[in-house]
Formats: sequence, structure tokens, C-alpha cells
Amino acid sequence: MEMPKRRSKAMENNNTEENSFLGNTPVEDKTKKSDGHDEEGTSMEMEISKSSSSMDITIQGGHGWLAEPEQTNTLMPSSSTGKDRALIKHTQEDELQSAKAEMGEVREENESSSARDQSNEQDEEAGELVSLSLGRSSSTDQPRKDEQMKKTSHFSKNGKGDDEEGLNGAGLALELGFRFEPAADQSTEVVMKNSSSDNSCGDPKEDDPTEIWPPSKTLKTTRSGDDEVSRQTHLKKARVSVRARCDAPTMNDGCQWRKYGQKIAKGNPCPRAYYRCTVSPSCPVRKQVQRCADDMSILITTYEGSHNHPLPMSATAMASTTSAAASMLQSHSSTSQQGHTAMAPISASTNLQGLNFSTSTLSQNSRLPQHFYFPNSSISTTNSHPTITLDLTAPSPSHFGRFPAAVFSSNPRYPSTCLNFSSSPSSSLDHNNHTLQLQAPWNNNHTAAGYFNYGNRVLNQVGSALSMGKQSIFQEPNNLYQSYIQNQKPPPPPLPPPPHQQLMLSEKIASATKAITSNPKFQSALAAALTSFVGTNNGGSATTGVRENHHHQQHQSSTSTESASGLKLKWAESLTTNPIYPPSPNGIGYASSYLNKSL
DNA sequence: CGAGTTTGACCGGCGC
DNA sequence: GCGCCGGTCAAACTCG
Repeated sequence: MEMPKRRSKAMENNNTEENSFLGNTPVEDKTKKSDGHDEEGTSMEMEISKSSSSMDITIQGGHGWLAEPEQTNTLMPSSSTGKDRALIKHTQEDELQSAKAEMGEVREENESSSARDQSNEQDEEAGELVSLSLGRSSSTDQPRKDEQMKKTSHFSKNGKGDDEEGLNGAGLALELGFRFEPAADQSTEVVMKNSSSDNSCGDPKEDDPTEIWPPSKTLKTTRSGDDEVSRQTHLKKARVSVRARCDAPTMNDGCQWRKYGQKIAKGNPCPRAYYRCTVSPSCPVRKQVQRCADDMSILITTYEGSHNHPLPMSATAMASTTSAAASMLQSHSSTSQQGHTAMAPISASTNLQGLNFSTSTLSQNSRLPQHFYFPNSSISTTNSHPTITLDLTAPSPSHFGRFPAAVFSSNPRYPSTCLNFSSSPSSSLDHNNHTLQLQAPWNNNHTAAGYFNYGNRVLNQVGSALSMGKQSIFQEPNNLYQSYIQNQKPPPPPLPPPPHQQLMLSEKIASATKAITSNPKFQSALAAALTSFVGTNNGGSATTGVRENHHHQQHQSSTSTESASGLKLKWAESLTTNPIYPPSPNGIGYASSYLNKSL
């Protein structure tokens, strides 16, 4: 129709010679099918650390833990009984009530913070520091601040823009629990809208930009309509970029993708491939896949947009992670710390793939800011989108002892955040640091292809640290998840735990349970960590992992406390029931709420 | 034959 | 205003 003069077709023949270069892998063959589907089990490890000065929770991927997708699929519908639904619903209502109560207070803070930002641009950083309770941080200088400094606060200047975006985290989180709110990114516009219209929470379909971004249609209308043009400018969505070592053409994130384009981007000989989500025809989610120019073994996958459909179970892991990162980014976008590297306390409220858990609740209770800390990494400032980079490729420098720091920077127009989720192998085994490890979701074990094998062990570990304040959650160096994991893995564990770890399982679980039940901060932190975990385990292979988990816990219950066992059970229940509840497309939201309650 | 990929062209944003 | 560049389109093509 509108494309009269296209290319002369005769030109292209079936050459695959160049294609081999084009398939995101300059030196590899194109491997078409796998490229498009991500079927192979590309594995990643995820480590989410919730760090206070004294503890962190680590979600770490591993092998032999996750089950085959087929198994998990069978769980989805059958596992949710009416009882489960009622229970979850009830829990969520409770959650809602409490969250509402806190929204007011948070909002007050937000407004005051916004006022500060508007009133004094020069002191913007200082103001941001003040408002750090919702995820801001001071800064150390960053290499590229030149341009960024010029154009500070594309966001913060427009009044409500960022500040509310970030500051309304709590309120947003509440809404998102009911909205069809997405994961891998909440566009700035969406957030702003949410924040500006408090009443909008009830109607997910109404005017939600993310919902109405059907790729091709939007583009067409945009091209034809002026209002749409201006509108599109707001549609620049937060992006989450994941750097990981991967031999496969793309990472297996569990979603189905269709390649719709490929380009040679400037500065990188490796072509950039464009994919769109094909799970739902109208799904606006895009991803870009490109090899790192410096290191071809590093695959850079950039996600943009929010899934407007329930994700495949195997896809929730990455979605959760990217969602968390995007949430963090957005909370940070409000800070507009252009050109600065900052320690990044992440917003207290994080939406993970439609799941919202709000640590602001806890921070209000405790008056200690709940922050997420992410490790340091390089800064990307080249694109025009707010971007978070999750760097899974390198060991993180320890900025705070072993707690990673997040570097926040920004491109000329948007903040860009790099999160190095890598962790040193030793950290995952460090019991004395109260590391709670959870297995990563997208660590599909069922195929060899696409694995991120680096040498003999899986390299990539995603870690985010959640600041928990200053007090240690655990009174003793117990590693709940370590214990947990050990229980989990009768089958060939990638990293067999030292014998001594297994000896103390019961005690560890008991004390961990004690800590969990007694410390609200930890509940929040754990919820945060579990969100990814849960999302993960919603994913195909992971769900079985949870079941096993549940299973083992029940066995374990004889030696461990009831609550520990119950906790696992509830996780599993929540996980398996999630898919049924549409409001959270990825099926995590309720689980999380439930989790928070049940904890 | 349908689904997915390839690939040159097209479009819009942005910098100069 | 122009050119560069990123992103997308869609016909042609491939593959199962």
C-alpha cells in the first residue's frame, strides 16, 4: 500500500555468506531458527543481592535445579485451586489496604522532593540525595559527563516527570499490582500517567500507552498523524540491556521472538538484530541483539517495552529481572543525575513483571531507606533511551566490601544505568556474609546450546544487592538459600557444596526462618529477591524447581521449622497459581503479595 | 503452505 | 536544511 517502491527483488539471492556475519555473530553462522526462537537453553545465572551493611540476598542461577518446561506447563492451571485463589486474593486485599495507607505518606515525600528539584536545579544532586529514600544516590564522577551535564533533567524539569515517576514508586507499585503492568519496562510515560492519575488504577485498558503500542500499527499511525508524532516522543521506553557471555545467537529468555530487521550499527561491525515478541501479536516488546564489538563472546540483548500478555513461564525470569532494572531505572530517571556515576539506591518500590512489592512500607516502618544496590559497570550513553545495562560478564569490583555498587549515568537525554550483576564465584559461597542465594530462573538446563559456559562453570551470575539498612538480618552467618539450595539439589549440582554446609541445614533454616519472621526488612528484601526468583520459577524449568523445593522442604520440615517449610510451600503455591491471574500477566504479582504477607 | 528470516528501502529523530 | 543513523517495513526467500 504505502510502500510502492521497494527494492528490486532480483538482487537478493540466497546467499548466506554474509548472513553468517549478520546473524549477530560476525564469525558464526546464522543459525536461523535458534536465532529467532531462542529455543536453546541459554543459561544465565542470576544473583540478586539485597545488601545492607551486613547482609545480602543472592539469587543465583545454577544447574540441575530447573525442570523441563513441559513439566511446568502442566502445573499452571491445575495447580491453582479455588482455595488458592481465595487465599491469594484475600492476601492481596490486605496488601492493598496497607499499601494505600502508605501511599499517602510516600506521596508527601514525593511532593516535597519534587518541589526541591524544581526549585533548585543547581542543587539537583543534593536534592536527589535527599530524596534518596526512594532510590537515589550521590555520585562519583563518571567519565562521560560532558554532554550529559549540559542536558540535565530532561525529566526532572518537566515538573512531575521524573520525580513523581520515581517518587510515586509506592503508589505506582500499588497500582501496578492491578494494572496490566509490565515488566520489562515501564515507559516513562506510563509511569507518569500512573502517577498523575491516581484513579486510573482500576482500568488497565484505558489509555495505557504500553497497551496501545502495537508495533506496526503505531508506527503507521505515527507516520500519518501529527498528534501521534508528538505522542511517540513520549513513548521512548526504558530499556534494559543485558550483557552476557553467550555463544548462542541470542539468549534464551523464554519468550518467542521474531526477527524483523537487522542493521549494522555504527561503531560495531556486528550487526544488530531486531526482534519482536510473537507470543502475542500485539505485544509491543522489542529486543535488540548485538555482539559486543570489543568482545564477540559477549552478547548484548536490549529489551524494550512491556509484555501485554501472560508470559511463558520460562520467560518470566528475564522479564522479572529486566523489570526490576527498568523500575530501578525509572525511579532513577527522576533523579536526573546527568553525567554522574552514583551509588544507586534503588527505589524502594519495585515492580517486577507486574508484581509489586513495596519496600517503602518497611522503610516507613523502620525509617530506614530500603535501597537496592547494584554493582558497578561500564556506562552506556549512546542511545536516546533510558537504559539499564545488566552486565553479567565481569566480576564486580567491590565498592562496599563485597556489596556491589550501582553506577548511574545518563546519556544526553536520559539516564543510563549500568548494573553489573556479576559476582565473583567466591561470593556465592560466602556464608559468612549472609548470602541468601536463589537460583536463577532462566537457567535452563535442558539444552546444551546457548549455555553460557565459561570454562567449566557457568559464569554469569546476576546479582543485585538490596540495601537493607544497617542491621544484619541474620544474627548469625546463616545462608538460607545455601541450605535451601543444597536441599534442592540431589541431582548433579554444578557446584557441590562443601560437606560442612550440609550439616547445618536444619539449624540454618531454623535460624533463617526466625530471621525472616522477625525482621520486616528481610521480608521485603526477600520478597524482592524472590520476585525474580518467583518469576523465574514461573518459567518453565524453574517451576519444577520450586516444586522440588516445596517437596524438599516438606521433607525438611521434620528438621526445620514449620514456617520455613510453609514458606516454601507458599512460594510454590503462589507460583503455580500465578498464571491464572491475568492482572499480572506474568503471574508474579500475586505471588509476591502473597509472599509478603505470608512472610 | 505457513512461519520465520533476510535485506534494501523508507522514515523520523537528531546533530551540525 | 542536510546528512547521518537507528529503527522499521515488507517483499522475497528459506525451511520444515
